[in-house]
Amino acid sequence: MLETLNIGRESDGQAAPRIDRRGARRAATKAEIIDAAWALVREHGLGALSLRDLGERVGMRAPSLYQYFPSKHAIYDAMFGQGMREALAAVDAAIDGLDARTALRTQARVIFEFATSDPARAQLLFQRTIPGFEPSPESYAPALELSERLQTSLLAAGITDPDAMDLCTALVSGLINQQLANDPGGERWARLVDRTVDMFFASVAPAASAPKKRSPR
Amino acid sequence: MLETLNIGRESDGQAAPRIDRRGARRAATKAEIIDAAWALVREHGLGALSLRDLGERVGMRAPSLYQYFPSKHAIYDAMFGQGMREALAAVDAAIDGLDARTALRTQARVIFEFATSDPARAQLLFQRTIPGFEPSPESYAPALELSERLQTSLLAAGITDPDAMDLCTALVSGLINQQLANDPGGERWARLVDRTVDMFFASVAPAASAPKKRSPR
DNA sequence: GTCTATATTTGGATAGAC
DNA sequence: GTCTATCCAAATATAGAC
Repeated sequence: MLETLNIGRESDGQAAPRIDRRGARRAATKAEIIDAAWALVREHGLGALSLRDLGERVGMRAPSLYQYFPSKHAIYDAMFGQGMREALAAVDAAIDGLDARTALRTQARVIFEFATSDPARAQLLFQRTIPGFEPSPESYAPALELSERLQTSLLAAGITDPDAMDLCTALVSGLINQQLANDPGGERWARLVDRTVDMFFASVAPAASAPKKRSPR
Repeated sequence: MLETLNIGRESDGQAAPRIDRRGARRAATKAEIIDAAWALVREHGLGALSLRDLGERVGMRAPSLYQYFPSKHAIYDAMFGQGMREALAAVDAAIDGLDARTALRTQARVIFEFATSDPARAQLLFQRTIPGFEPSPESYAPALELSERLQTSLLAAGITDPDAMDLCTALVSGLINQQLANDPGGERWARLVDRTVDMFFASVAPAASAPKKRSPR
Protein backbone atom coordinates (compact mmCIF):
# COMPACT_ATOMS: atom_id res chain seq x y z
CA MET A 1 0.00 0.00 0.00
CA LEU A 2 2.81 2.34 0.79
CA GLU A 3 4.53 1.93 -2.52
CA THR A 4 1.42 2.75 -4.49
CA LEU A 5 1.39 6.30 -3.30
CA ASN A 6 3.94 8.21 -5.23
CA ILE A 7 5.53 5.97 -7.83
CA GLY A 8 6.79 8.05 -10.67
CA ARG A 9 6.40 11.30 -8.76
CA GLU A 10 9.61 10.85 -6.82
CA SER A 11 11.73 13.44 -8.49
CA ASP A 12 11.08 16.68 -6.67
CA GLY A 13 10.56 18.39 -9.97
CA GLN A 14 13.50 16.80 -11.76
CA ALA A 15 13.35 14.39 -14.67
CA ALA A 16 11.52 11.17 -13.85
CA PRO A 17 13.93 8.46 -12.69
CA ARG A 18 14.03 4.96 -14.09
CA ILE A 19 12.09 2.34 -12.21
CA ASP A 20 14.70 1.60 -9.59
CA ARG A 21 14.22 0.09 -6.18
CA ARG A 22 16.17 2.91 -4.68
CA GLY A 23 13.60 5.47 -5.68
CA ALA A 24 10.76 3.25 -4.57
CA ARG A 25 12.30 2.76 -1.16
CA ARG A 26 12.87 6.44 -0.81
CA ALA A 27 9.29 7.20 -1.76
CA ALA A 28 8.08 4.69 0.79
CA THR A 29 10.10 6.38 3.52
CA LYS A 30 8.74 9.76 2.52
CA ALA A 31 5.23 8.38 2.72
CA GLU A 32 5.99 6.95 6.12
CA ILE A 33 7.22 10.33 7.31
CA ILE A 34 4.07 12.05 6.05
CA ASP A 35 1.89 9.47 7.75
CA ALA A 36 3.71 10.04 11.01
CA ALA A 37 3.33 13.78 10.58
CA TRP A 38 -0.43 13.39 10.20
CA ALA A 39 -0.57 11.34 13.36
CA LEU A 40 1.37 14.00 15.24
CA VAL A 41 -0.69 16.96 14.10
CA ARG A 42 -3.89 15.11 14.91
CA GLU A 43 -2.49 14.50 18.35
CA HIS A 44 -0.87 17.81 19.25
CA GLY A 45 -2.27 20.31 16.78
CA LEU A 46 -1.15 21.45 13.38
CA GLY A 47 1.18 24.16 14.58
CA ALA A 48 2.82 21.94 17.17
CA LEU A 49 4.57 19.73 14.64
CA SER A 50 8.30 19.60 15.34
CA LEU A 51 11.02 17.80 13.44
CA ARG A 52 12.31 16.27 16.64
CA ASP A 53 9.02 14.60 17.41
CA LEU A 54 8.58 13.61 13.81
CA GLY A 55 12.00 12.05 13.62
CA GLU A 56 11.42 10.13 16.82
CA ARG A 57 8.11 8.86 15.50
CA VAL A 58 9.69 7.34 12.42
CA GLY A 59 12.75 6.06 14.27
CA MET A 60 15.35 8.53 13.13
CA ARG A 61 16.91 11.75 14.33
CA ALA A 62 15.60 15.08 13.22
CA PRO A 63 18.50 15.95 10.89
CA SER A 64 17.97 12.74 8.93
CA LEU A 65 14.60 14.03 7.81
CA TYR A 66 16.44 16.50 5.63
CA GLN A 67 17.42 13.59 3.41
CA TYR A 68 13.78 13.38 2.43
CA PHE A 69 12.42 16.90 2.71
CA PRO A 70 14.42 20.10 2.32
CA SER A 71 12.47 21.96 5.00
CA LYS A 72 9.60 21.75 7.38
CA HIS A 73 7.43 23.70 4.98
CA ALA A 74 8.12 21.05 2.35
CA ILE A 75 6.61 18.51 4.73
CA TYR A 76 3.54 20.68 5.20
CA ASP A 77 3.39 21.03 1.44
CA ALA A 78 3.44 17.27 0.92
CA MET A 79 0.71 16.90 3.52
CA PHE A 80 -1.32 19.60 1.82
CA GLY A 81 -1.01 17.91 -1.56
CA GLN A 82 -1.93 14.51 -0.18
CA GLY A 83 -4.90 15.92 1.71
CA MET A 84 -6.25 17.72 -1.32
CA ARG A 85 -5.84 14.67 -3.51
CA GLU A 86 -7.77 12.67 -0.94
CA ALA A 87 -10.54 15.24 -0.87
CA LEU A 88 -10.75 15.19 -4.64
CA ALA A 89 -10.78 11.40 -4.69
CA ALA A 90 -13.52 11.30 -2.08
CA VAL A 91 -15.68 13.67 -4.10
CA ASP A 92 -15.05 11.87 -7.37
CA ALA A 93 -15.86 8.51 -5.87
CA ALA A 94 -19.07 9.82 -4.35
CA ILE A 95 -20.60 11.71 -7.25
CA ASP A 96 -19.91 9.16 -9.96
CA GLY A 97 -23.09 8.45 -11.89
CA LEU A 98 -25.29 10.81 -9.93
CA ASP A 99 -27.56 13.34 -11.55
CA ALA A 100 -26.38 16.92 -11.31
CA ARG A 101 -28.49 18.01 -8.39
CA THR A 102 -27.76 14.94 -6.32
CA ALA A 103 -24.11 15.36 -7.18
CA LEU A 104 -24.14 18.86 -5.74
CA ARG A 105 -25.80 17.74 -2.57
CA THR A 106 -23.36 14.89 -2.27
CA GLN A 107 -20.38 17.16 -2.76
CA ALA A 108 -21.54 19.31 0.10
CA ARG A 109 -22.00 16.28 2.32
CA VAL A 110 -18.68 14.72 1.39
CA ILE A 111 -16.64 17.88 1.83
CA PHE A 112 -18.33 18.61 5.13
CA GLU A 113 -17.62 15.11 6.38
CA PHE A 114 -14.09 15.19 5.05
CA ALA A 115 -13.31 18.49 6.76
CA THR A 116 -14.98 17.89 10.09
CA SER A 117 -13.65 14.38 10.53
CA ASP A 118 -10.09 15.67 10.86
CA PRO A 119 -9.78 19.18 12.31
CA ALA A 120 -6.02 19.38 11.93
CA ARG A 121 -6.26 18.45 8.29
CA ALA A 122 -9.04 20.97 7.74
CA GLN A 123 -6.88 23.63 9.33
CA LEU A 124 -4.03 22.88 6.96
CA LEU A 125 -6.15 22.61 3.82
CA PHE A 126 -8.79 25.25 4.33
CA GLN A 127 -7.36 27.90 6.62
CA ARG A 128 -4.23 30.00 6.43
CA THR A 129 -2.81 29.40 9.86
CA ILE A 130 0.85 28.47 9.39
CA PRO A 131 2.94 31.65 9.28
CA GLY A 132 5.16 31.34 6.25
CA PHE A 133 3.46 28.48 4.46
CA GLU A 134 1.64 28.49 1.20
CA PRO A 135 1.18 25.44 -0.96
CA SER A 136 3.22 24.92 -4.10
CA PRO A 137 1.35 25.04 -7.42
CA GLU A 138 1.70 21.28 -7.70
CA SER A 139 0.12 20.67 -4.31
CA TYR A 140 -2.56 23.22 -5.01
CA ALA A 141 -3.58 21.68 -8.31
CA PRO A 142 -6.11 19.20 -6.87
CA ALA A 143 -7.77 22.08 -5.02
CA LEU A 144 -8.37 23.74 -8.36
CA GLU A 145 -9.75 20.51 -9.72
CA LEU A 146 -12.13 20.40 -6.79
CA SER A 147 -13.43 23.82 -7.77
CA GLU A 148 -13.90 22.57 -11.31
CA ARG A 149 -15.99 19.66 -10.09
CA LEU A 150 -18.29 22.08 -8.35
CA GLN A 151 -18.52 24.38 -11.32
CA THR A 152 -19.25 21.44 -13.59
CA SER A 153 -22.02 20.17 -11.34
CA LEU A 154 -23.56 23.61 -11.11
CA LEU A 155 -23.66 23.95 -14.87
CA ALA A 156 -24.98 20.44 -15.28
CA ALA A 157 -27.78 21.35 -12.89
CA GLY A 158 -28.63 24.29 -15.08
CA ILE A 159 -27.34 26.84 -12.61
CA THR A 160 -25.68 29.60 -14.59
CA ASP A 161 -25.75 32.32 -11.97
CA PRO A 162 -22.12 33.48 -11.79
CA ASP A 163 -22.40 33.99 -8.03
CA ALA A 164 -23.76 30.53 -7.34
CA MET A 165 -20.37 29.00 -6.89
CA ASP A 166 -19.14 31.60 -4.40
CA LEU A 167 -22.41 31.33 -2.55
CA CYS A 168 -22.16 27.56 -2.42
CA THR A 169 -18.59 27.48 -1.11
CA ALA A 170 -19.50 30.05 1.51
CA LEU A 171 -22.41 27.93 2.72
CA VAL A 172 -20.39 24.75 3.07
CA SER A 173 -17.41 26.55 4.53
CA GLY A 174 -19.63 28.19 7.14
CA LEU A 175 -21.19 24.91 8.24
CA ILE A 176 -17.75 23.36 8.54
CA ASN A 177 -16.40 26.26 10.51
CA GLN A 178 -19.16 26.38 13.02
CA GLN A 179 -19.08 22.64 13.50
CA LEU A 180 -15.34 22.63 14.11
CA ALA A 181 -15.26 25.74 16.25
CA ASN A 182 -18.31 25.23 18.43
CA ASP A 183 -19.15 21.56 18.46
CA PRO A 184 -16.13 19.51 17.40
CA GLY A 185 -17.06 15.88 17.02
CA GLY A 186 -20.74 16.66 17.34
CA GLU A 187 -23.70 16.88 15.00
CA ARG A 188 -25.02 20.36 15.62
CA TRP A 189 -24.25 21.74 12.16
CA ALA A 190 -23.96 18.40 10.41
CA ARG A 191 -27.72 18.11 10.74
CA LEU A 192 -28.12 21.36 8.79
CA VAL A 193 -26.16 20.41 5.69
CA ASP A 194 -29.09 19.03 3.72
CA ARG A 195 -31.33 21.84 4.75
CA THR A 196 -28.74 24.36 3.67
CA VAL A 197 -28.43 22.69 0.30
CA ASP A 198 -32.20 22.87 -0.09
CA MET A 199 -32.06 26.51 0.76
CA PHE A 200 -29.35 27.02 -1.83
CA PHE A 201 -31.34 25.28 -4.54
CA ALA A 202 -34.46 27.22 -3.68
CA SER A 203 -32.56 30.45 -3.95
CA VAL A 204 -30.47 29.81 -7.02
CA ALA A 205 -32.83 27.67 -9.10
CA PRO A 206 -36.30 28.07 -7.61
CA ALA A 207 -38.10 26.47 -10.56
CA ALA A 208 -36.93 22.94 -9.93
CA SER A 209 -36.49 23.16 -6.20
CA ALA A 210 -39.99 22.27 -5.04
CA PRO A 211 -40.70 18.69 -6.09
CA LYS A 212 -44.33 18.95 -4.94
CA LYS A 213 -45.15 21.89 -7.08
CA ARG A 214 -46.49 21.35 -10.58
CA SER A 215 -45.00 24.18 -12.56
CA PRO A 216 -42.19 22.63 -14.61
CA ARG A 217 -42.26 25.41 -17.17
CA MET B 1 -9.20 58.90 25.08
CA LEU B 2 -6.85 56.42 26.59
CA GLU B 3 -8.06 56.85 30.13
CA THR B 4 -11.66 56.28 29.19
CA LEU B 5 -11.08 52.67 28.36
CA ASN B 6 -10.86 50.73 31.55
CA ILE B 7 -11.51 52.99 34.48
CA GLY B 8 -12.82 51.01 37.36
CA ARG B 9 -11.88 47.69 35.83
CA GLU B 10 -8.25 47.93 36.84
CA SER B 11 -8.14 45.34 39.56
CA ASP B 12 -7.42 42.05 37.86
CA GLY B 13 -10.20 40.46 39.80
CA GLN B 14 -9.39 42.05 43.14
CA ALA B 15 -11.51 44.53 45.04
CA ALA B 16 -12.06 47.78 43.19
CA PRO B 17 -9.38 50.36 44.08
CA ARG B 18 -10.16 53.87 45.20
CA ILE B 19 -10.06 56.52 42.54
CA ASP B 20 -6.33 57.04 42.53
CA ARG B 21 -4.16 58.45 39.81
CA ARG B 22 -1.87 55.50 40.18
CA GLY B 23 -4.47 53.06 38.96
CA ALA B 24 -5.54 55.35 36.17
CA ARG B 25 -2.00 55.70 34.93
CA ARG B 26 -1.51 51.97 35.06
CA ALA B 27 -4.69 51.36 33.12
CA ALA B 28 -3.57 53.84 30.50
CA THR B 29 -0.28 52.04 30.08
CA LYS B 30 -2.08 48.72 29.75
CA ALA B 31 -4.29 50.20 27.08
CA GLU B 32 -1.22 51.52 25.30
CA ILE B 33 0.33 48.07 25.35
CA ILE B 34 -2.80 46.50 23.92
CA ASP B 35 -2.98 49.11 21.19
CA ALA B 36 0.63 48.40 20.28
CA ALA B 37 -0.11 44.68 20.26
CA TRP B 38 -2.95 45.21 17.80
CA ALA B 39 -0.65 47.18 15.54
CA LEU B 40 1.93 44.41 15.64
CA VAL B 41 -0.44 41.56 14.90
CA ARG B 42 -1.99 43.50 12.04
CA GLU B 43 1.51 43.98 10.68
CA HIS B 44 3.14 40.59 11.21
CA GLY B 45 0.29 38.21 11.87
CA LEU B 46 -1.48 37.12 15.02
CA GLY B 47 0.88 34.30 15.87
CA ALA B 48 3.98 36.39 15.30
CA LEU B 49 3.46 38.58 18.33
CA SER B 50 6.52 38.55 20.57
CA LEU B 51 7.06 40.30 23.86
CA ARG B 52 10.36 41.70 22.64
CA ASP B 53 8.74 43.45 19.70
CA LEU B 54 5.87 44.57 21.84
CA GLY B 55 8.13 46.05 24.47
CA GLU B 56 10.14 47.90 21.87
CA ARG B 57 6.94 49.30 20.38
CA VAL B 58 5.84 50.85 23.65
CA GLY B 59 9.32 51.99 24.60
CA MET B 60 10.20 49.49 27.28
CA ARG B 61 12.02 46.20 27.57
CA ALA B 62 10.20 42.92 27.38
CA PRO B 63 10.45 42.06 31.09
CA SER B 64 8.78 45.30 32.05
CA LEU B 65 5.62 44.13 30.36
CA TYR B 66 5.21 41.66 33.18
CA GLN B 67 4.38 44.58 35.44
CA TYR B 68 1.16 44.93 33.47
CA PHE B 69 0.31 41.46 32.26
CA PRO B 70 1.28 38.19 33.96
CA SER B 71 1.82 36.32 30.69
CA LYS B 72 1.59 36.57 26.95
CA HIS B 73 -1.74 34.76 27.02
CA ALA B 74 -3.07 37.44 29.34
CA ILE B 75 -2.27 39.97 26.62
CA TYR B 76 -4.14 37.91 24.06
CA ASP B 77 -6.99 37.67 26.52
CA ALA B 78 -7.17 41.43 26.95
CA MET B 79 -7.15 41.83 23.18
CA PHE B 80 -9.90 39.25 22.86
CA GLY B 81 -12.06 41.01 25.43
CA GLN B 82 -11.55 44.39 23.85
CA GLY B 83 -12.30 43.06 20.38
CA MET B 84 -15.49 41.37 21.47
CA ARG B 85 -16.66 44.44 23.33
CA GLU B 86 -16.06 46.46 20.18
CA ALA B 87 -18.01 43.98 18.10
CA LEU B 88 -20.89 44.12 20.54
CA ALA B 89 -20.81 47.90 20.60
CA ALA B 90 -20.79 48.04 16.81
CA VAL B 91 -23.84 45.80 16.62
CA ASP B 92 -25.71 47.63 19.36
CA ALA B 93 -25.06 50.98 17.78
CA ALA B 94 -26.21 49.76 14.39
CA ILE B 95 -29.45 47.99 15.27
CA ASP B 96 -30.84 50.57 17.65
CA GLY B 97 -34.38 51.42 16.70
CA LEU B 98 -34.59 49.10 13.73
CA ASP B 99 -37.42 46.67 13.17
CA ALA B 100 -36.57 43.06 13.81
CA ARG B 101 -35.95 41.99 10.26
CA THR B 102 -33.84 44.98 9.39
CA ALA B 103 -31.96 44.47 12.63
CA LEU B 104 -31.07 40.94 11.57
CA ARG B 105 -29.86 42.07 8.18
CA THR B 106 -27.87 44.82 9.80
CA GLN B 107 -26.26 42.46 12.26
CA ALA B 108 -25.06 40.29 9.41
CA ARG B 109 -23.64 43.29 7.60
CA VAL B 110 -21.98 44.75 10.65
CA ILE B 111 -20.38 41.53 11.78
CA PHE B 112 -19.18 40.79 8.27
CA GLU B 113 -17.64 44.23 7.97
CA PHE B 114 -16.17 44.04 11.45
CA ALA B 115 -14.53 40.70 10.80
CA THR B 116 -13.23 41.28 7.29
CA SER B 117 -11.87 44.73 8.01
CA ASP B 118 -9.22 43.30 10.33
CA PRO B 119 -8.10 39.73 9.52
CA ALA B 120 -5.78 39.40 12.50
CA ARG B 121 -8.57 40.43 14.85
CA ALA B 122 -10.96 38.02 13.19
CA GLN B 123 -8.45 35.25 13.62
CA LEU B 124 -8.18 35.95 17.33
CA LEU B 125 -11.90 36.38 17.96
CA PHE B 126 -13.45 33.82 15.67
CA GLN B 127 -10.91 31.06 15.12
CA ARG B 128 -8.97 28.86 17.51
CA THR B 129 -5.50 29.32 16.17
CA ILE B 130 -3.27 30.15 19.14
CA PRO B 131 -2.05 26.89 20.72
CA GLY B 132 -2.72 27.20 24.42
CA PHE B 133 -5.05 30.16 24.45
CA GLU B 134 -8.66 30.29 25.34
CA PRO B 135 -10.44 33.39 26.53
CA SER B 136 -11.29 33.91 30.18
CA PRO B 137 -14.97 33.92 31.11
CA GLU B 138 -14.78 37.67 31.60
CA SER B 139 -13.38 38.26 28.13
CA TYR B 140 -15.84 35.83 26.62
CA ALA B 141 -18.87 37.46 28.19
CA PRO B 142 -19.47 39.99 25.39
CA ALA B 143 -19.39 37.13 22.88
CA LEU B 144 -22.27 35.56 24.72
CA GLU B 145 -24.09 38.85 24.70
CA LEU B 146 -23.61 38.99 20.97
CA SER B 147 -25.35 35.64 20.66
CA GLU B 148 -28.19 36.97 22.76
CA ARG B 149 -28.62 39.92 20.45
CA LEU B 150 -29.05 37.56 17.55
CA GLN B 151 -31.46 35.33 19.40
CA THR B 152 -33.48 38.33 20.48
CA SER B 153 -33.71 39.65 16.94
CA LEU B 154 -34.74 36.26 15.63
CA LEU B 155 -37.54 35.98 18.14
CA ALA B 156 -38.61 39.56 17.52
CA ALA B 157 -38.84 38.69 13.84
CA GLY B 158 -41.14 35.83 14.71
CA ILE B 159 -38.56 33.19 13.88
CA THR B 160 -38.95 30.41 16.40
CA ASP B 161 -37.20 27.63 14.49
CA PRO B 162 -34.61 26.35 16.98
CA ASP B 163 -32.11 25.78 14.17
CA ALA B 164 -32.42 29.27 12.77
CA MET B 165 -29.67 30.68 14.93
CA ASP B 166 -27.13 27.99 14.07
CA LEU B 167 -28.03 28.35 10.43
CA CYS B 168 -27.63 32.10 10.59
CA THR B 169 -24.22 32.03 12.26
CA ALA B 170 -23.04 29.46 9.74
CA LEU B 171 -24.08 31.67 6.85
CA VAL B 172 -22.32 34.76 8.11
CA SER B 173 -19.28 32.82 9.23
CA GLY B 174 -18.99 31.22 5.80
CA LEU B 175 -19.14 34.52 3.98
CA ILE B 176 -16.50 35.96 6.28
CA ASN B 177 -14.25 32.97 5.87
CA GLN B 178 -14.34 32.90 2.11
CA GLN B 179 -13.79 36.63 1.90
CA LEU B 180 -10.77 36.49 4.20
CA ALA B 181 -9.27 33.34 2.74
CA ASN B 182 -9.79 33.91 -0.96
CA ASP B 183 -10.18 37.62 -1.55
CA PRO B 184 -8.80 39.58 1.40
CA GLY B 185 -9.56 43.23 1.04
CA GLY B 186 -11.92 42.59 -1.86
CA GLU B 187 -15.65 42.54 -2.40
CA ARG B 188 -16.26 39.10 -3.83
CA TRP B 189 -18.26 37.74 -0.89
CA ALA B 190 -19.22 41.10 0.58
CA ARG B 191 -21.56 41.53 -2.38
CA LEU B 192 -23.37 38.34 -1.37
CA VAL B 193 -24.24 39.26 2.20
CA ASP B 194 -27.63 40.78 1.46
CA ARG B 195 -28.53 38.04 -0.93
CA THR B 196 -27.63 35.43 1.66
CA VAL B 197 -29.80 37.15 4.24
CA ASP B 198 -32.69 37.12 1.79
CA MET B 199 -32.11 33.45 1.25
CA PHE B 200 -32.14 32.89 4.98
CA PHE B 201 -35.42 34.74 5.44
CA ALA B 202 -37.02 32.91 2.56
CA SER B 203 -36.02 29.62 4.08
CA VAL B 204 -36.78 30.23 7.71
CA ALA B 205 -39.82 32.50 7.50
CA PRO B 206 -41.18 32.18 3.98
CA ALA B 207 -44.49 33.83 4.81
CA ALA B 208 -43.12 37.30 5.26
CA SER B 209 -40.14 37.03 2.97
CA ALA B 210 -41.78 37.89 -0.34
CA PRO B 211 -43.00 41.45 -0.09
CA LYS B 212 -44.81 41.12 -3.41
CA LYS B 213 -46.93 38.23 -2.32
CA ARG B 214 -50.31 38.81 -0.76
CA SER B 215 -50.78 36.00 1.73
CA PRO B 216 -50.27 37.52 5.17
CA ARG B 217 -52.25 34.82 6.92
C1' DG C 1 21.86 7.01 4.96
C1' DT C 2 22.09 7.96 9.61
C1' DC C 3 24.38 9.71 13.22
C1' DT C 4 26.48 13.33 16.72
C1' DA C 5 27.49 17.82 17.53
C1' DT C 6 26.48 22.23 17.01
C1' DA C 7 25.20 26.71 15.00
C1' DT C 8 21.64 29.97 15.11
C1' DT C 9 17.66 32.05 16.32
C1' DT C 10 14.00 33.00 19.04
C1' DG C 11 10.91 33.06 22.49
C1' DG C 12 8.75 33.37 27.31
C1' DA C 13 9.80 34.20 31.80
C1' DT C 14 12.56 35.26 36.30
C1' DA C 15 16.04 37.55 39.57
C1' DG C 16 17.83 41.22 41.34
C1' DA C 17 20.14 45.84 40.80
C1' DC C 18 18.98 50.66 40.58
C1' DG D 1 8.74 50.84 37.70
C1' DT D 2 12.24 49.92 34.63
C1' DC D 3 16.36 48.10 33.71
C1' DT D 4 20.29 44.45 32.76
C1' DA D 5 21.50 39.96 32.83
C1' DT D 6 20.26 35.57 32.36
C1' DC D 7 17.81 31.21 32.37
C1' DC D 8 15.60 27.76 30.06
C1' DA D 9 13.52 25.66 26.46
C1' DA D 10 12.53 24.77 21.88
C1' DA D 11 13.00 24.84 17.13
C1' DT D 12 15.11 24.73 12.34
C1' DA D 13 18.97 23.79 9.94
C1' DT D 14 23.98 22.63 8.77
C1' DA D 15 28.65 20.22 9.00
C1' DG D 16 31.05 16.48 9.03
C1' DA D 17 32.11 11.79 11.08
C1' DC D 18 31.02 6.91 10.39
